[in-house]
Amino acid sequence: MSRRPRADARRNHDRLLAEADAVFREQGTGASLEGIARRADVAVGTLYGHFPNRRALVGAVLRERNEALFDAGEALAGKAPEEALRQWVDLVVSHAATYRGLAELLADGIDDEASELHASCTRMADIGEQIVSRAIEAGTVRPDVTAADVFTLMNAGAWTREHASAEQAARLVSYTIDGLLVSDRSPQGAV
Amino acid sequence: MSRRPRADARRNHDRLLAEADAVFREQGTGASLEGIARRADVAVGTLYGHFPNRRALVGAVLRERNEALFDAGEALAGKAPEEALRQWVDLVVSHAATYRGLAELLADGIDDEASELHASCTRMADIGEQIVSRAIEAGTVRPDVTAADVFTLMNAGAWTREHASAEQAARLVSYTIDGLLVSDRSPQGAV
DNA sequence: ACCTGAACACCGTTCAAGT
DNA sequence: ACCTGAACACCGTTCAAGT
Repeated sequence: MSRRPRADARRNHDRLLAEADAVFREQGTGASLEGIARRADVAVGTLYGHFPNRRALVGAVLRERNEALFDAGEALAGKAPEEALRQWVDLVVSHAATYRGLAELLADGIDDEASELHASCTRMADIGEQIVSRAIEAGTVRPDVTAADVFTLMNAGAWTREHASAEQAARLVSYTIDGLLVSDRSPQGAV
Repeated sequence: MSRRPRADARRNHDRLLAEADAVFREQGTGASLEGIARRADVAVGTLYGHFPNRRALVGAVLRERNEALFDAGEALAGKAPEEALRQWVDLVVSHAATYRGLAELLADGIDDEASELHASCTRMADIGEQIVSRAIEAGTVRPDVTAADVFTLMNAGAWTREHASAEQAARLVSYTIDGLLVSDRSPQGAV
């Protein structure tokens, strides 16, 4: 419970966050931490003092963006099930494509409780779970579809954006969601 | 056209390939090249003499495996379109999941003519293209599906295998292929 | 309470010198 | 014709010493 950080500590903290955001945007989450410290005019040890590892720094940089994402996700509760699902997946794909390498951190973070990103991953998966179970109850989505399927799809979509294009990723995601829906060739979603 | 490599050169070449395969299997394609040279009892410079960069080494290690894959792909020409598509995607997903990091090299290799893996990527995409166009003509797959969609799906599936599980990857791939098929909600595939 | 920067262990890549 | 290993430039991470 540190209450009043020293003025220089607070300043270093903020500079590190700002430079980390810029550098991750340019070079991805694998960028040199020494480089970030240099750009923030701070010694490496200071960076480690504030953020014990790379994931902690990535998590800190994403904090506000995460809140906005979760709020947007919960605002989808009113929409029609298929629309809500499509929009939620699109939102998270865009989010996870903010920095190159983030999709990988998120995909690994859901299964690693020690990860600083684990809480956000869980939150994302939970929102997806709600949307999916609602869609299944409505008979829109196949009853065997899981929250894990949706979480995986989001990360795979973001990864595709990094390694192909946003258009290609959108196509993959769209086709996959089509495949999740109840149709003539899939089991019916009676509850 | 070097015809008769010196005996020690050939021996070093083979040892490097064998150790590279083992190390990539354990640690992924991002493993230390110095470590591979060490395990092969060879100086680093020797490794670079035989393989100018990491991709060249990965490509060399995959050479035989690639041939088997392509042969298996062409053998699918006789199968029913949907079966051929599903089996081809499964084959490549398994192949691309041989080493952690390979899916990324393949996804990047298709657009990079300088990559030592570019030829294999093109070959994979071509086989996929044949299978898809046959499936579209048969009215099994939606007419707007492209070879790029299938190539992307294969890489995304392999990446998912690395970062989730083989089961989860198989589910994602299966749902996506369902979405590629002609159904009541998708445009009909009349030619 | 926080910052600094040297220290350690590691890496990719090159290239002069050897055989 | 090929191999060696030192050299260079870089990195993640720690921690004694400072203020």
